[in-house]
Amino acid sequence: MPKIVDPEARRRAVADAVFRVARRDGLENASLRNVADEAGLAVGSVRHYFASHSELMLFAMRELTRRVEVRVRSRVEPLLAAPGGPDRASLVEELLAELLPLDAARHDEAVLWLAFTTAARVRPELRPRADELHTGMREMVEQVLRGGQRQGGFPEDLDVPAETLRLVALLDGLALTAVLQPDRITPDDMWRVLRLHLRSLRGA
Amino acid sequence: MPKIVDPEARRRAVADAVFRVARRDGLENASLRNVADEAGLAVGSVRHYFASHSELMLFAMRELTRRVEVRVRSRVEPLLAAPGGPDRASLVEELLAELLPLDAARHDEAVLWLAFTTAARVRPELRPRADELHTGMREMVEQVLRGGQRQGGFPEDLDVPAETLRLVALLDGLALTAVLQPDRITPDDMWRVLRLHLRSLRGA
DNA sequence: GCCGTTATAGCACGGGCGGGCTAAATTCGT
DNA sequence: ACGAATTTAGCCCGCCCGTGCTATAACGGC
Repeated sequence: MPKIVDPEARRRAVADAVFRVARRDGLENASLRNVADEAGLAVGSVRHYFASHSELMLFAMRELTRRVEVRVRSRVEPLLAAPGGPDRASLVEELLAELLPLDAARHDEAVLWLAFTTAARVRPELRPRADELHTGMREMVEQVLRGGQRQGGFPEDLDVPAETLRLVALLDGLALTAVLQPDRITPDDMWRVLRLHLRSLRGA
Repeated sequence: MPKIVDPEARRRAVADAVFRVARRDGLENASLRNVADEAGLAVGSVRHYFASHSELMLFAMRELTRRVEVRVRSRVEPLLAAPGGPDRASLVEELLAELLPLDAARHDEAVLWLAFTTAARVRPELRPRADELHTGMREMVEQVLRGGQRQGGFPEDLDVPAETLRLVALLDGLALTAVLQPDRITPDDMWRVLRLHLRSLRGA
């Protein structure tokens, strides 16, 4: 009957165009026209896959969240698989490092994360996604701290709720600096600070 | 000769309108029309004091920076005045707390700080101001750490550059959470985390 | 009371925006 | 080969934007 096209693949391709435009010119310039140009499509074509502009933004944000989650999950599994392994410390380190913009790909993701979550402050339709992302990160960090408490490493009397807040703020803050002041922080700096923090948690 | 008006006061009044609009609807909605409405003026009147929209934004950002600096400076002076005072620790705490959105006024400032610095990522004319603000904060934190090292409190072998990065990231991250997820963090939480961090610095 | 200066207001243009809607091209099942 | 269903493309409207420009109002020195 009709031309057969995988609609989900198309939607993801358009979302990629959103990401490139937002990365380059800011989310405020991710208009249907600019996104369509970036994707090499006509505006009408983009609108065939997304009923409205905000639906496009919502899809893009979900797609971004999904990618981050996939990446983080891939670091959680080794940790669950090696319950008492000797190099548990470095697995934890790598898991948390997954949330830092240590290479170009993660840097781009961090830029987009900041753009979407700040936009969500005044765009009600994006709020649920932003909240989910934040909650997910915080719960993961809390689990890591509790896990490290059970499996040695971190002291028994660790104030887990406060330390969760502290570690989440630290990771967010490092990402923020890397996004907004990229010349003033290097991946090495971020590694150094992360290791410093984990060491201080163990030795407290 | 003409109607006498303090032009600087007017400019500040318009900047205030920018702040209110940006706080409520986001910086992307701080158009000349919206700002003029908020200030109770006509667009032409606003343009009498600002040659262009970006000049208005630039002025507003300088005004914001100035206010933060005034507030911080007022906390630095007591610290310099009491070189070896006994409650130096609490003075340091209060100084750093000045950078956290602990009350409504500072919360609004933090919202605006985030809006302007993120906007600066893709608006070259705002970059210098954003860089200044970041540099000023980092230098201040570094001085605090070095000062605490000389005057007891912090250990001699403190890795000051790394600890500066860590503390700046922590403060930024707490402010970010407070701005984007205000329901998930209270002023008490921020106090607790700040004190926890300073204690861990002293006891390392 | 008049004049010159400044403040205030507003119109108009060109451009980008989201979105309602229609028309054309494409392609698979028959 | 034909036709139905889907994809692609594009026009057009009303809205908001920054800005160039002009007209009116307000007021202090003479």
